[in-house]
Amino acid sequence: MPNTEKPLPLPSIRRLPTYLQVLRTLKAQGRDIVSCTHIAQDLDISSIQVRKDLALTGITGKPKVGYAITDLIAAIENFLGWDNHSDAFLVGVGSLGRALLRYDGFVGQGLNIVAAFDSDPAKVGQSVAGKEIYALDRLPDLSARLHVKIGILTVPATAANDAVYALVMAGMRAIWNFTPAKLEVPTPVVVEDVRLHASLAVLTNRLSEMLKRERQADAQAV
Amino acid sequence: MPNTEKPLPLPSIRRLPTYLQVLRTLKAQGRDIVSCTHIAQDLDISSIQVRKDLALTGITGKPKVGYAITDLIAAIENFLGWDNHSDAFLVGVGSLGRALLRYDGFVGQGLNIVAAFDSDPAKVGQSVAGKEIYALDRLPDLSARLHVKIGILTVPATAANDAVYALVMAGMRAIWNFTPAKLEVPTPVVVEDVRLHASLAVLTNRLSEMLKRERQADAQAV
DNA sequence: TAGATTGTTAATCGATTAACAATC
DNA sequence: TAGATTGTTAATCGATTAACAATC
Repeated sequence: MPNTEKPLPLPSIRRLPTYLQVLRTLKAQGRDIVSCTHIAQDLDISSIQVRKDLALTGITGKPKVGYAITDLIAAIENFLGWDNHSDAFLVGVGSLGRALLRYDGFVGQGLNIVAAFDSDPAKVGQSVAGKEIYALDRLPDLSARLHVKIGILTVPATAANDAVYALVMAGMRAIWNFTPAKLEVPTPVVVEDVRLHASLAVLTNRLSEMLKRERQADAQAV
Repeated sequence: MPNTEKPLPLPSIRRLPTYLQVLRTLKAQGRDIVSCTHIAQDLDISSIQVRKDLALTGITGKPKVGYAITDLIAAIENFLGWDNHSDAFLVGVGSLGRALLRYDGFVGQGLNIVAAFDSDPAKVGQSVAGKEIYALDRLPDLSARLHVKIGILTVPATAANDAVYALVMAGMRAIWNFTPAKLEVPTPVVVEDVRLHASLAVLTNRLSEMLKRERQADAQAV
């Protein structure tokens, strides 16, 4: 069998949720049709990029007219797997874990946290934002019952790989990793790292470069 | 004056904190010297990429020997602006704001949150993780006194641009944006967006593609 | 019809990877 | 010295941007 898998352009996938946000706003305003140009202007990016990104989802528009907003929303949601409710478990109910459990911005955004797990017996039995906290050994049985495939990792970095092992053994196929640890998983498991330090690095480097330039300009002006 | 600014490769900057993590671990183990090959193997990436990335910081190694770990750490920290303590204000003490205030993983990572602000009078005067919560109108005076340049934005999306305006007016030059809102700032202010939905999109899309492929393979096997 | 917008093919740009000379 | 590693220059790869034909 030939390898027909074309690698998907990650930058494009990352932009799709932003389009979804715009489209939902437009729909709420009662609009039915939208052009790439419109979306592009709204987000201050190029219309060609928007068109290429949207084409990924398989949807087609009508020349001179544009795209049907409802169809476009459905196509993006389907492409991202956000249409069939994406239930998730969260492991590690520290401050970040609590924040994610309480965050309501993921509703209708492909993520629905159904239960939390923690190794601390003092936390087990409590609940946060209506989601109960279980002991880690309940993972296999709850996972089997609820058919959950996504695990959110918010444990301390040192506990990361143990927790991942438990998640994968319990049948998780995707891990959203909020720890700075490099995870070791068997190949048929998807890992996405949320690298806050990487983002911070870009911020501070650019700030520092900007301040340096200004100091140089000041020195030259004297 | 000719434009001598070379655009900095963002992917490289994003990888630097990971190198820093490895280097600090090695230093704690008492090592003095390290080669690109060693770092690369540790992180499961190519040694050429490591060498190119490190070169950005201006440091040079010795052929056959490698890099002095202490120098390398200093060079990366300097390049990222993580050496002179990067004090920051946090605006919006909701669940995410609280989590960041409590998170200790940014210590020695270029970020030191010195105070928090919130528009809710009930929160003003309280403190989280030893950091006091102030009313928003205290921003200008505290900013002037503490010489803070970085603002962390964890307000609801609807309040984002008002908060940004207050931050910029108070002298912030860099905004770390945790809201999904598109910020409007004057040009000499750096904005870095933490796009959780983008990360989630990659995770769910890849999971959904993987499950689809498996279903196809199953169907073919029958 | 005329003009605007899509969809596709080609060109450009930047980042990654490869090749290799320099050197401790 | 020999071999390993750096640093640099060239080749490849992928993403963005540009150009343009198709079409409602």
